[in-house]
Amino acid sequence: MAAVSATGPGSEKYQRILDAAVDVIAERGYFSSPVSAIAKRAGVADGTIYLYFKSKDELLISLFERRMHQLNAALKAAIAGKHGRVALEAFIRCYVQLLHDEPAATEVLTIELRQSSKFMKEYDNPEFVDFLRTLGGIIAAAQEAGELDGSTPPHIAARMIFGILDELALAWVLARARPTNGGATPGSRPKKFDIVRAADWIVALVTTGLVLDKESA
Amino acid sequence: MAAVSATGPGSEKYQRILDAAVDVIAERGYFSSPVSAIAKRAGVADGTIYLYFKSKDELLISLFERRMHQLNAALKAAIAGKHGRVALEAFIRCYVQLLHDEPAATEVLTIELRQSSKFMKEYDNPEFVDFLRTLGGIIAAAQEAGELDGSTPPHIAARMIFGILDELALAWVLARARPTNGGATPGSRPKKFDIVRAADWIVALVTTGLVLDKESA
Amino acid sequence: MAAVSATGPGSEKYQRILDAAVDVIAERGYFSSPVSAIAKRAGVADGTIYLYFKSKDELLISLFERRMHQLNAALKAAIAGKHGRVALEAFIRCYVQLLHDEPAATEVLTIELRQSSKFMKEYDNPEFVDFLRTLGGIIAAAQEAGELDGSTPPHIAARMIFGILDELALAWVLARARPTNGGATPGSRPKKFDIVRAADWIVALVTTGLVLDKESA
Amino acid sequence: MAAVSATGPGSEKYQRILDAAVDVIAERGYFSSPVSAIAKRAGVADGTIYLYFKSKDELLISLFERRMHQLNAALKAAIAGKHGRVALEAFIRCYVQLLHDEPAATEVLTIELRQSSKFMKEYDNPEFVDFLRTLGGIIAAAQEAGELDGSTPPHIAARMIFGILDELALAWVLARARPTNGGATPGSRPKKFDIVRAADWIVALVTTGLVLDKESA
DNA sequence: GATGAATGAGGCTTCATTCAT
DNA sequence: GATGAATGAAGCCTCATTCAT
Repeated sequence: MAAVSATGPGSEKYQRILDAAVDVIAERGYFSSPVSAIAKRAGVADGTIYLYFKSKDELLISLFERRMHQLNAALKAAIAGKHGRVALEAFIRCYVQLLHDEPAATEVLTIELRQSSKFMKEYDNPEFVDFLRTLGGIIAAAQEAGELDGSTPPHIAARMIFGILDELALAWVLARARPTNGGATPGSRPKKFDIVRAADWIVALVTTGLVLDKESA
Repeated sequence: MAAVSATGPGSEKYQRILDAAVDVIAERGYFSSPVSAIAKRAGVADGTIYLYFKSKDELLISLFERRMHQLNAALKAAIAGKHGRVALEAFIRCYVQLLHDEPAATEVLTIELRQSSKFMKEYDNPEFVDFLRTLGGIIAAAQEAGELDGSTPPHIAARMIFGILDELALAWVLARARPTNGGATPGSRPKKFDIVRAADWIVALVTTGLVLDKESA
Repeated sequence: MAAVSATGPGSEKYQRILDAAVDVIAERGYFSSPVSAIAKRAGVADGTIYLYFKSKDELLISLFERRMHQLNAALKAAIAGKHGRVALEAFIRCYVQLLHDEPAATEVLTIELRQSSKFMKEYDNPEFVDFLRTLGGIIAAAQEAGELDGSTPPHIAARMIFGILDELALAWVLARARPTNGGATPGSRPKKFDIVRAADWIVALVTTGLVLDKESA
Repeated sequence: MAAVSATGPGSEKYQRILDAAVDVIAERGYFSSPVSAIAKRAGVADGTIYLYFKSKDELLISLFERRMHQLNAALKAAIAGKHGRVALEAFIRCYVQLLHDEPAATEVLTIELRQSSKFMKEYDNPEFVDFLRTLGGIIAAAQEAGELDGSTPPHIAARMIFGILDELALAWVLARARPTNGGATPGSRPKKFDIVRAADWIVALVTTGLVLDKESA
């Protein structure tokens, strides 16, 4: 029985700090979130953060990895035993549902992730690679099975699908943040954008595209 | 002869500061780019920045608006006189080419834009709205003409397409930034990702989707 | 005939700049009044200020000297031919009236004068010395004439009287600046403090003091 | 045992910072005293100031309130059990003695207080209100007892007396600050102005006024 | 004389991180 | 392990003053 380190990911306080960080960063953004604010929300002292994380940047990385790990686990479970278009659709619907269930985590993932060059340029992001590999694997298999068109490289297709998902997540998150309407047309209703229902459109675009009469293509 | 305000957008120094800001921010990120670094790159004193922009945030907003304005102008010219799928394809290819021509501007647009809550939550972003309206307009017209499937709302379709474009831009920009390969798979070749050639795949996904045998849908 | 220097006190622009400085400094205070704000109010360019004044500090000194010079001239005229208590009362009433007639100048004189150590510690202030000498002269003469008690040195008496005048000026100026009431008792009326009528109380205090039954002293 | 907040007014460092601020501001003036100079004098880091005070302005306010609180406490003790002219005289003599005992604090109170609009226009200054109320209370009681003339409103009389005290404090403080003489009259002796002895003159002016033969009034 | 764009020193304040308790 | 007071580097911005036009 390996004894877990008291300050490791297994500890309750480690998770509590990450939870607090998600909330605070979702509200104020990474660079505008002092470590002290995260500590206060987590109910610990400022210095305690540094017993669990080497730096503020490491905290954000851990946060991102935990979230992607959760997503990957759920997605793999959702597509277990499925193949081809069925698996692809299951993947998309599951992902959208996961975004929907945790708005704060979605906000951090979508808005704050691209931020620091620390992250996108120097950080390798193995969980995100795993995410793309899972999605690309579904596509590659379906292409080999002759169910999907093989002219687009699977990893490119995977990235395009992620782009669609991420952009709609952004639109959804921002629509929640603002009292909506955008200020332009004072009379218009908020028009709550339902991201779960939007999954239909994503699936439609990804599978059959926008063109009606395929013969004319 | 219209007299332009000496510190207005028409002045040479105004443009020089924005150009310097694009370069510096592309390299270091917005929050890690001191105003003094931008000033130095532009060859002006720190205080001079504030003769042209009210604050560091306003500088970033101006930078983004200038770029989106350029993109919108070029895109509108590219689709002039075109309709339906032809217009849609022209839009996509033009956009990708524009991204390709100015890597630093693309990096800022793609990575730094989502950053500050100032931007995504409080800033209305009229040029981006215009961008989406143009793209949505193409789709709506083609739907009414019976050329595109009408079941997806045009503004949602526009956002999904933008998501694809933005995500591939991000992948491209990061592939350029890193000595490539990312360190994950030691043996793999850099494999220069050519975003212009990727336009084919984007067009394919958007128009006909991934599924081969549509009848089985 | 001496030709007046074009940027000297005789020039119209010199006076215009001082007038603007009084207004701006009365509103914002000396240290919070940028030279550029004074220039704008005066309708001149920033650099023009420096054709007329060596520095911002010199501008404030000039402003103060001009005002004290005006006051001294008016006060001397008011007491011309008068002596003793009559002169003292005329002095006081004239001074209060002058304060009342130019609120902005009074505000600067009263609030901003004590500010900079530049002023009170290193600046000799000849016009203020003249002011005290005039008032002290009235008192000294009246003491010699046996009309006023001689036990208090005239220059001390003069300073005490100035203290009374200055403090009431301050109270008056602040009562004008705030919508009044002080925020403490929401229901109380503004109670416009009339400084001209307050002259009666000043004269009373200075001449006969507060004590009713002098025999008991 | 009541636990005091470690950064509250009760802490030793809080008082040390205020003491340092009094010294530095007395020497250089508020606006010419960088926070860093106060920190250095107090023997703390710049940032530490902000653990104890929200801003530089708040520091000055706290400084003023602490001093006025001390003065009010001492004055109330000095007049305890006294009434009428006796109380009035005790009040004046005590105040003058307090000024005399702490020259630096007196300098800040007298010279720097009127400064920022923050102070005189937006700040309500409860301790100063208390000061005036105490003094006004003495006068009002004596008026009702028939000992003082009732024609001047007590709060106006209180302000006039404060004006006298404040002006003499200013004269005294400036006489100490300069190598005296001021450079104006090269031959004159420094002539140390003793503010404690000046109390006699203040009392004389306030009680019986300047006029010798009251019958001629 | 007049202009106002440009300068750059310097101020206030924030905040990641440390360390004595 | 936990705390939180203390640090001090660094950032954004202001503004008195200059000088080429």
